Amino acid sequence: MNISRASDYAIRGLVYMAKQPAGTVCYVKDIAKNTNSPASFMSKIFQTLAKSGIVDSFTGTKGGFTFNACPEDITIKKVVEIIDGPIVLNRCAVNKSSCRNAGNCDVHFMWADIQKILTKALSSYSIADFATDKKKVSD
Amino acid sequence: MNISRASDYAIRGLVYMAKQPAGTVCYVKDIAKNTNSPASFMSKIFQTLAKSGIVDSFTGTKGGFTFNACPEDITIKKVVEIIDGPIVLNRCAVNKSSCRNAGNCDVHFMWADIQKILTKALSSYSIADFATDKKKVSD
DNA sequence: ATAATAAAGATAATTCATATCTTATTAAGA
DNA sequence: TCTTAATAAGATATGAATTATCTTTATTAT
Repeated sequence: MNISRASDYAIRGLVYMAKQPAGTVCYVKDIAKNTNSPASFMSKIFQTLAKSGIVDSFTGTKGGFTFNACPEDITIKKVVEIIDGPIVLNRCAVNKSSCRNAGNCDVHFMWADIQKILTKALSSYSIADFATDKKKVSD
Repeated sequence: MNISRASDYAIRGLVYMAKQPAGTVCYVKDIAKNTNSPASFMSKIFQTLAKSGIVDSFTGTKGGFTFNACPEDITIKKVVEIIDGPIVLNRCAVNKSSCRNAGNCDVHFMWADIQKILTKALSSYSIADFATDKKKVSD
C-alpha cells in the first residue's frame, strides 16, 4: 500500500525540472543530485518518462531531458501510472470478471469505491503545485 | 499501490466467519475453501489475526478459529494494517524528519493529505458490511 | 491411542523494487 | 576527419518482499 521509490524519484525529478526555465535541458546527473536520488536509477526512470512523452530526451554530449508538457497537466496520478503502471488496489477492483470469486465477490464494490477516491486524490495534485517555492507548507 | 493477497484473503476469511452464527468455530480448511484461497497460506494469515486478538484460536481436534469482535468494529483499515503493517503511501508521508529531503521536502504535505483520504476511505468499511447478502451490488 | 486440528518454523518459488553495468549516440575539439 | 568526453538507452544483476508450501510439534476430543 505505497508508491514505489521510482515514482517518488520521478515526481521529485519532474518538480526539479519544472522549476527550471522552460525548455532547459537537464542532465540526469543534476536531477539526481538535486533530488537526493541515485543517478543510475534516475536514468532508468527518465527513460520511462521519455517513452511516455512527458519529457523529451537528447542523447550525446550536451544531451539530456526537457519537460515536454505543462506542469499543470501532469498530475501525480499520471506520473505514478507511467512509472508503476495502472493503480489497482485489489485485483478484483477493476471488474468483477477478473476476480477469482467472479459473480459472487462481496468486496468488489468496496475496492472500486476506494480506488475511485484514491485516484481522485492523486489527480488533484500536479507537478505545477510544487514548482514554485510559494507552495511550501510547514510541519 | 495495492493491498497484498494476504490482506485480501484475510478480509474474505473474516467476512466468511462473520456470516456464520456468532461463536462458530471455523476450520482454516473450510475458510480457505469458501474464499478460494490456499489453505496453507490462509493458515499463516489466521495465525497473525489470532495474535492481533480479533480472532481466537483453539488447537486440537475440533479446534479452529472464532470471531472475537463485533464485525462492525473491524474496519478494512484495521485488517490491512494487521496483515500488511502500517499504511504509509510514501516514506515522507508520516513526518518530515523521516524524509531524506528533510526540511526541504516539497511533497510531504501532499502525501500526508492523500494518505489521510485513503485511510478514511478504508475506515469507512467494516467486515459487517459484507456479512449479509443484503449488501450485494451488481456490476 | 488415534485422529484432527492449529502453531511454529523452515524452506522454496516467484515477483518486484532497486539498482548497476555496458553500449550507442552525439557534440566539440584536436 | 578522428578522438574524446559526455550523455542517454538498453541490458543485466541484486536483493527484498510476497506468496506460498512443507514438516514437525503441540494440543485436544473421541
